[in-house]
Amino acid sequence: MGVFSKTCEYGIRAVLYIAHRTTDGSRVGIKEIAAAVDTPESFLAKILQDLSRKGVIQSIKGPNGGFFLETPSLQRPLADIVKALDGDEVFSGCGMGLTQCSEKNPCPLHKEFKKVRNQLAHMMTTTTIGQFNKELLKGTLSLKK
Amino acid sequence: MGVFSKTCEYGIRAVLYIAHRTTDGSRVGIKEIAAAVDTPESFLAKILQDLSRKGVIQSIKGPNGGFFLETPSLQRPLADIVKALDGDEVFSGCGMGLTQCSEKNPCPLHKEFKKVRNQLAHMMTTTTIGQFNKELLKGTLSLKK
DNA sequence: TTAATAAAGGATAAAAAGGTCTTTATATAC
DNA sequence: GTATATAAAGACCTTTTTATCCTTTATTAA
Ligand code: FES
Ligand code: FES
Repeated sequence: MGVFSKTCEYGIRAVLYIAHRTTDGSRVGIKEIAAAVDTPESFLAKILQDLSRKGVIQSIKGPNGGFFLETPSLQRPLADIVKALDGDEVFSGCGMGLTQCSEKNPCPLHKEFKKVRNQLAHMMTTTTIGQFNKELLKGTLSLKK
Repeated sequence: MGVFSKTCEYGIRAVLYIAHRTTDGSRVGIKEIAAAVDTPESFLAKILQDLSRKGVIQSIKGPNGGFFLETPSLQRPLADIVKALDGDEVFSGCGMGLTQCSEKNPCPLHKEFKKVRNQLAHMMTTTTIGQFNKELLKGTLSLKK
């Protein structure tokens, strides 16, 4: 098991792909996205459908339709994708599964785990969906394999 | 979804409970452990059985039997529990699910995610199973709710 | 030797995650 | 309008995780 669910991993990869492929206002179809980020096509379709309903990404149907990102969407943090797909347990939950992480009833890991969790949260909230576009276009960063 | 699986969360809580309850060489039964760390009894039994087979904890059957920890076991890092139950993907896997995390084919998160992952790994390898015994006995740390 | 105790092992079940397929709705082009 | 392209929606299916229960085996004590 990784830190995020498969759903979330696929979602992040797909959104970053859409971001750098549609800066010119064009749209990109599910088939291309799934191939580009190496995920099961119909499963990814469900995930993008969900993200679209929740406003994280945009889509339109019909010929020349597809998925895309409006300019404000590019400024949103990656954490928004995670929260939409996995919830925010990974950013606030107890490392040993206590129902509630708190200072008053801390588990043995609390002090140190909180630091790790906060670093993860910080990283995901300060990183935006659009910020890797240049490197993705250049090909110095990878979204598959 | 948390960082670790339920299996792993339960396992860590149970092992820390066993650690601080058996420093005098006694053994503790599954019933007491399950109640003390608030987990399903028979599910936890499976988990401890697994950890026992793998040598992370010790057990003996029969009257006055139960689970316990030999002195060397108390010195082992918590990471050993995680590796035994969840594998080491959480300590080495790619944050976006690329099949292999590497410098040569880095995903967009790689640089920052690696830091978080290494901090988690560091924390879990430098923390030992026995190191919370005093505080657990005092009751200043919690293993349930 | 017998009875009691406690973990080990095996079979099964329920729930959640991961994944596929078919039909429907919507937009565009002709 | 009609045909076509494309995502949305819904109904499934499969695998993995989480969980329960029952039987067997090992150990102890009387
Ligand atoms: S109580 Fe466990 S991480 Fe805070
Ligand atoms: S390649 Fe993704 S974290 Fe290293």
